Amino acid sequence: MSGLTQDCHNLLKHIPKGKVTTYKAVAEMLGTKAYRAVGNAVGKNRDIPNVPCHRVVNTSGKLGGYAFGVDKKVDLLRSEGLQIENGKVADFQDNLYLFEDIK
DNA sequence: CGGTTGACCAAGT
DNA sequence: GACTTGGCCAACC
Repeated sequence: MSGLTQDCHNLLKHIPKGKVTTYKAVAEMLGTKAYRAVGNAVGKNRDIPNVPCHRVVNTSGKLGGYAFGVDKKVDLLRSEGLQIENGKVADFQDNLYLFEDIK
């Protein structure tokens, strides 16, 4: 254990419902600059459904992608109270979770 | 074990 | 504002 992937997943599980985070926020939180490692770790997502990867979006507010399909990701986020517009999270910065309560 | 790829980001051109 | 380059980590071939 003790890998970037595990920490990444651990943080994702701490994301409250109705909130989203960015790959950058996770990477910075983990103390690394490898945003790609996070994207890869979450992207490959070996821990589904252990990790709610649908709450992770890129810094542009776009959903990026989803192992089950972006359409599913949109549906999940909408079910959590978020609004998705044109494949992007509406007011995502307002609902952005920066793990300020952790560490 | 080395090179490529990937749901990325930021800065430079 | 669009495209290119460099950089990082982990998994796959």
